[in-house]
Amino acid sequence: MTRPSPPSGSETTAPDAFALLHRGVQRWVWEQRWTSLRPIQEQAIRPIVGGDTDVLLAAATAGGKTEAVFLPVCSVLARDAEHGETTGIQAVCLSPLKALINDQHTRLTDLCARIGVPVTAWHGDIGAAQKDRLREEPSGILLITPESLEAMFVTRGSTVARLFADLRYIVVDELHAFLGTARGAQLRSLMHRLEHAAGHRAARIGLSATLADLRAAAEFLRSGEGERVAVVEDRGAGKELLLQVRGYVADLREETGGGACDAAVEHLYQVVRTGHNMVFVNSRAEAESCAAALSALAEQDRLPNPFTPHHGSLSAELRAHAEQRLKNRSSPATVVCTATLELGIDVGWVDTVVQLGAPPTVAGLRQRLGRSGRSGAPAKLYVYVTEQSLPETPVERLRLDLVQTVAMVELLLRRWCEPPDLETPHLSTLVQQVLSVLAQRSGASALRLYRELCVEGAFPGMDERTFADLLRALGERELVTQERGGLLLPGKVGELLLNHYSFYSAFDTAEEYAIATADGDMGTMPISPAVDAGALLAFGGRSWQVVEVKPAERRVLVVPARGEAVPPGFVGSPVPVGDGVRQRMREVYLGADVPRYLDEAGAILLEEGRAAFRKMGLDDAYVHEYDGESLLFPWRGDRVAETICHLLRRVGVRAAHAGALVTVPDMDRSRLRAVAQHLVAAGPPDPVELARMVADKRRHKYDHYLGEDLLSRSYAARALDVPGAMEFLAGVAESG
DNA sequence: GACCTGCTGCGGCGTG
Repeated sequence: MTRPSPPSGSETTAPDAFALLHRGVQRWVWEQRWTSLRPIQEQAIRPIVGGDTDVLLAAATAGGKTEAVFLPVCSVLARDAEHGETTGIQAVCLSPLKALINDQHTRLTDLCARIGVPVTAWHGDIGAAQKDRLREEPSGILLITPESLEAMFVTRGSTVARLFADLRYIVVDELHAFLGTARGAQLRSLMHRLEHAAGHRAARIGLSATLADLRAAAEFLRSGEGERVAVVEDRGAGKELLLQVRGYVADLREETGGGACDAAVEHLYQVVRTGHNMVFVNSRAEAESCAAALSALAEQDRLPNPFTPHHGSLSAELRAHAEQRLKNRSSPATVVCTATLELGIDVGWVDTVVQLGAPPTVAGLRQRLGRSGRSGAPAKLYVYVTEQSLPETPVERLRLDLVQTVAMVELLLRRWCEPPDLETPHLSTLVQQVLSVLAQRSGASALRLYRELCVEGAFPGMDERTFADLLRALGERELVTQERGGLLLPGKVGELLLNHYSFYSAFDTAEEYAIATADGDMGTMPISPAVDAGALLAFGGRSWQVVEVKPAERRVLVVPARGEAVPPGFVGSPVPVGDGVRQRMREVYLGADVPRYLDEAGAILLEEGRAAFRKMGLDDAYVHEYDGESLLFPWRGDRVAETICHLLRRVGVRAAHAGALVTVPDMDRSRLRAVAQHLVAAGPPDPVELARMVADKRRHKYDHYLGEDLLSRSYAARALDVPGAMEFLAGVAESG
């Protein structure tokens, strides 16, 4: 066997970091014929081998993060194995996707077998036999989803202390995907409960895409101690970016498909008809209609069709097929996808990334862009924005979508992204965690629950009285019940929830119909809006005719068809736009420079938008009167805009929020100014009182059980921004 | 007009 020379150390770090790895791991690295470790891999060795500090690793997708973590982790575990010191699972890796777990399992199997450290993949598609094996002989590395770990706590609560007695590391893959979400709140709670069961701290290691806000991610990883988390970041060489934002105009009032107009699709076709590309769109319906439009153009040219849609309603098989086509270098392939392909599923090397329509968030745009330009090639991004061709209203003349896109690109280039809310306790997820701990421990006192989940756990923002209110609300709804001695147990309703497998996820999904063909199920579609037999459906990049709807079986039977089909009426909730983006939009309007990344039409649209902005007097006012309506421009995120609506409605003023603006019908500027003066004079209302007026405050899975009072408090903290809204109204009261 | 993610235990059936 010839042995390549060992990798050399980089100049910026200790050259002997490689020497800290276990011999077996070193040997494996040589056998991979790697000429050197990447800087991030080298820098990660020392803090991880040390084992007494939390580490945040930030690098682009495919930046070698997995190896950066597992070379040192495996080194430590291999040494333990040699000394015969293992009596349990030593490393848990929490992953947001089953596909990532499968991928990682494949990548680690060879290395781990070499050094005698078992590695087990564990999620809903893994058979019981492998799970039983690990439970009988717990050791090594466990790759698992948060939901499967939750299930372990609920159904095998008495065994977790034994399984994790020797836990050294908790690794979180794709940490950015959890930031500020219900699932993230669950993950943080599970990390704490793992350490609690083990009886000691474990080193937490977060893997993340290059984030704008690394401190927030560090704080997420270890609440209250984010400052002490070691950050290892691969800044790269500032990957070169080729970027163009293209403007289009079309009669959007006539268009039904939304999104891109014909001219945009035709240009897009020329960009993506060869090579390997990803076209990101903002809805599943658009993924279907855009893939169909591109396919039609390929058919016109009598070319093999390289276009495949990819979204969350397609079956796992169809998605895997699209991913496989993208990976296969021998023939051109382009996927038209939603956020499904934002996360780190390996799709190989992508030539061009396209965003159709204004991107949903800056963080999302960054993720999407990160899919392009691997292995040294520059990242290539096209953004297509279509605006109204003959604008009739002042709002249409503002060119809001184009300006929002420019604002987002500017923020992206300045490495900014939306900050997550890590302060406000996620009450819906706390309900889940209360039930889960009660199941795990076969009951617990209120004090013990409060200590484990809040004081020491992942909900430190909860005060004692609010926690008592929560338990009372759960008692009233029979989620928990109290024995005479004070012991809390799951109640009748709590047992029902715990005994259904849907309990383990922190997020909720509506029930759907399966779309069934002769060859099996292709995916799912919403139960409402209803479809009838005979309807033509565009789905999975093809046309189908509905043969029969079977409500009892929750199935829609379809057969292949030809002709004008439309995608199913997918329903979804809006992705809120943040403060930072809207504030930046105002700066774009006020500015004079035309970014070089805009094409000619885009530059014209920007100038039109700026002209309309000035003509409406928005450079020094926040209200414009048009057609008997007052149009309010807070230039703040959706949260502030919603709060303004609630404040106005409370004093009997009809107000509606639509994107960047709030509209108040039948009211001129001077009357609106009087209303604002009245509201300002009354002073800021109690946010919880304001929340009480809101009819439907449910946003998360277990909100339903909180009761009116706690739900109002939760809504006030998460969905309202009273100071922001009052600040805006004060401006209106002063100047209009 | 508007994203994404996840899931246990057990009974029933077919096969070796």
